[in-house]
Amino acid sequence: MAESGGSGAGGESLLFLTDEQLRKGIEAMFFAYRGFTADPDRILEALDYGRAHHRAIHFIHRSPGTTVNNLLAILGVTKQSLNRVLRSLIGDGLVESRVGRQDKRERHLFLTEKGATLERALSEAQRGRMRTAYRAAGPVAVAGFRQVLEAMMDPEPRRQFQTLKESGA
Amino acid sequence: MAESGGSGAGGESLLFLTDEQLRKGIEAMFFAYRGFTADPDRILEALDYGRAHHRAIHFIHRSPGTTVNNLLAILGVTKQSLNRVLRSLIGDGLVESRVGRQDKRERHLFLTEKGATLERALSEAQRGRMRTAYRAAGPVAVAGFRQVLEAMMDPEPRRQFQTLKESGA
DNA sequence: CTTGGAAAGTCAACAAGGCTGACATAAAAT
DNA sequence: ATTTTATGTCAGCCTTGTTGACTTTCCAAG
Repeated sequence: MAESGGSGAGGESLLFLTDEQLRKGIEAMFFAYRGFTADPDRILEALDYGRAHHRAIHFIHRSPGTTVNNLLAILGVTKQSLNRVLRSLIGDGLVESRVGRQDKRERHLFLTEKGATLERALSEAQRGRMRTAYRAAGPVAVAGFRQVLEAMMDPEPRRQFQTLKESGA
Repeated sequence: MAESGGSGAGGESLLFLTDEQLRKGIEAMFFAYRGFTADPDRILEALDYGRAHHRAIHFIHRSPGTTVNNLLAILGVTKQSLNRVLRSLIGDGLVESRVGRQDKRERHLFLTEKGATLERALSEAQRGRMRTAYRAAGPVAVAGFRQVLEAMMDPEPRRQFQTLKESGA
């Protein structure tokens, strides 16, 4: 049960670095990510939205007033891709786009009441699964989970992520 | 650094279950999964393949001789989707499809030498990142990582995954 | 002040890879 | 003989990525 890793009495056991263990980690990521997105996907489907809409809503919620350009950098897609999603969200009254006061080229993005309501529904579905998994695995496992995920990110997203960690609670 | 979780001296600290912690876990999954797929994506792009091809190759490698139906169940896509991918892989000589000996309706799938070569390249790219992350985080963190991922899967993939764990090393 | 380039955002069109539905074939099961 | 199962195929749709071309706004150099 305790996995083949760890447990090195004195020296570090390196069994957790075998190709076999790595391969299992890869498959675990694949299956877990699918589960991770399944609940919000169901909610979105009913509204004719996709994951792209979810991501936009998530990050606008996290950083209200963010510009389109900021969002582009975080999401890592082209502005044209993002724009299509934003257009539908704005059209449906979930997101509000305000022309920048200092720089009128910029658009600052905010969730409307309606957008915030959907955000809560999506977020709660996803947190529900995460909470269950966290509870089942326990605090030590969760700390390890976060450590490995952070080490797996590309440098730039990691930098953003760590900035968030510090600024947040 | 040690995260807000765990560390409960006597009783269980439940700080790791706050909405804030859960939200960070959600974002960590998002950024990590993107990193996780980035290296193979670069290799695939040069060959005009996509992630769908990678997934097929991966699971055919894992279970040589698997049938189309098995693959459908694992990948969770429609046969039309999978067929499009398989057709190109077979056409390009990366995958071989053999009519079943017992049940001639079935097609058993195998990687050719060429297919196995690409599989190794993709797999090595992905394992490289996983290995670096594992090494940075250490065996205890890796065990926790795996525990949380398993708890996050849907029941059916988890069953398949655990079966694999037992049968494997 | 004007003009030219950079930056932000929008529109149009294309491709990959999901999806559904309809249908064909062969083999197995009843 | 009929039905079910496994697979493959065609057509067509949707989401979400892409590139290219364009507008508006800003700023800085002349």
